[in-house]
Amino acid sequence: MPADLTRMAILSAAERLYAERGFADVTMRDIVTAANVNLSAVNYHFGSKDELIAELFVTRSLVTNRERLNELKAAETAGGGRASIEAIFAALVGPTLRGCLGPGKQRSDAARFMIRASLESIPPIRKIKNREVDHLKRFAAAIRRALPHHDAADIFWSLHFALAMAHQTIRDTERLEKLSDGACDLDDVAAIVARIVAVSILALNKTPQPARTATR
Amino acid sequence: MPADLTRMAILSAAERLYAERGFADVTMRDIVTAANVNLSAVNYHFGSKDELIAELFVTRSLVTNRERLNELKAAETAGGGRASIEAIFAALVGPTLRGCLGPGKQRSDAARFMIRASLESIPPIRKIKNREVDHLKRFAAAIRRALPHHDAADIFWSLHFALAMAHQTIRDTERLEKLSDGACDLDDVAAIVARIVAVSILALNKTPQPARTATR
DNA sequence: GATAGTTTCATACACGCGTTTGAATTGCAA
DNA sequence: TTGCAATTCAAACGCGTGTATGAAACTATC
Repeated sequence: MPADLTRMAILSAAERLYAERGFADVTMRDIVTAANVNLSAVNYHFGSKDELIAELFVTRSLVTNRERLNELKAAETAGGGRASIEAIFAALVGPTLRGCLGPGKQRSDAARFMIRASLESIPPIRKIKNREVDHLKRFAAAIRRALPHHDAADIFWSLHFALAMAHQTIRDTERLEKLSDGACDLDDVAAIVARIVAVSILALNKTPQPARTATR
Repeated sequence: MPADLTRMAILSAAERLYAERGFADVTMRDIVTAANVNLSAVNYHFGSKDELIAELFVTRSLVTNRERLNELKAAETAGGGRASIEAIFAALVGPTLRGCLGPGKQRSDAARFMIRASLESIPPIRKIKNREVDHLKRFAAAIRRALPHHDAADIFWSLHFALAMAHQTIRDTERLEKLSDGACDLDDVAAIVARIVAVSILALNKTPQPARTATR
């Protein structure tokens, strides 16, 4: 095998397996078998299992963040410096949702790997994860540019909720399908993004009316 | 040690450790050390590690579901058969949120254990987890009783989002605190419940405006 | 085509895991 | 007390893990 292809084979096999089964259940022997390389190749090319995971995570989080910021900046320049609130939230949750959901099996291992990574608290990831806070602050700033007089806490809560909804929709697709008996269409990703964006925007306004009790 | 106390010591030690560190990072030797019992006690009293986890999970999910349904029924009888929408959502997310958040260190190991359990996909839990769908359907039915003509899919989505927001708020408290620099008060649990309930209610109404995805 | 550097490979090591074992101890009824 | 079952305990077993080793195979430069 031509040298550097080994690295790539390991990386993509590891990413796919981790996305499917989680970190705890995937051994190095699983990875090298799937990648058709020797067991020692991981240690030779990456140093250790943790360093392999860390490299995967760093690479992927850079890519994800870049996608999000690209969408955000495109929306801001299109709006002459101020993006619409819809566009801001869509830039935040769209890339990951499109990467993870959708009909057929076009699901990206990368996006699903990131979801796994955000769930499992393994040391090499914990450290890097703090950067996401800075990333989110840029979205908070974008919203504040669009709504200069808005309450800061409400902005943070709405970002928090937006990610929560996107995240759980990806992670617990199965439960929602079972619960709704097919009434919720999980193949129409654009509609899902639109729904999450819409709810996130509503969440921006702190408890507007006492939220009509609507008894009956 | 008086026989049955051993069981309880193991259960509570295991629950606490699992809540703190997750299943993967807690060994049987950690548990028996914390519980001050012999290593073999776990196998003797529970059969295996997986059976211990399963027993914990079954017990706790019964308790959680009972709490939720009690709140729901109380709200329905108080409303003469039809609970307010607020009360329904509050019954769904309130118990867990109150168990996990709040000032001081009064956090319940039980609630945090359940959060962990819902994240990690270990075999003994996967099976039991399907019951939660039935549980959620009772909340969907309650909403439909309160809003007979409402779109079914919107009801399922709002329940899904309610749990997503509650769940992530518990799980990723740290990130929200860092992101908001203290602007979001995570000690006022009642306010958090109210906020999540309010947003969930807003989510009930399907995407008010077309919420165009705004790609440039 | 010989040689030095890189990459592969089979194998083994050390360790931690859940579980098992069988003897020692305890608790309790007769 | 005696006898028997229930429980505890120290020790070990078997297995799977990540990692290390050193020889073999490849690559590329001269």
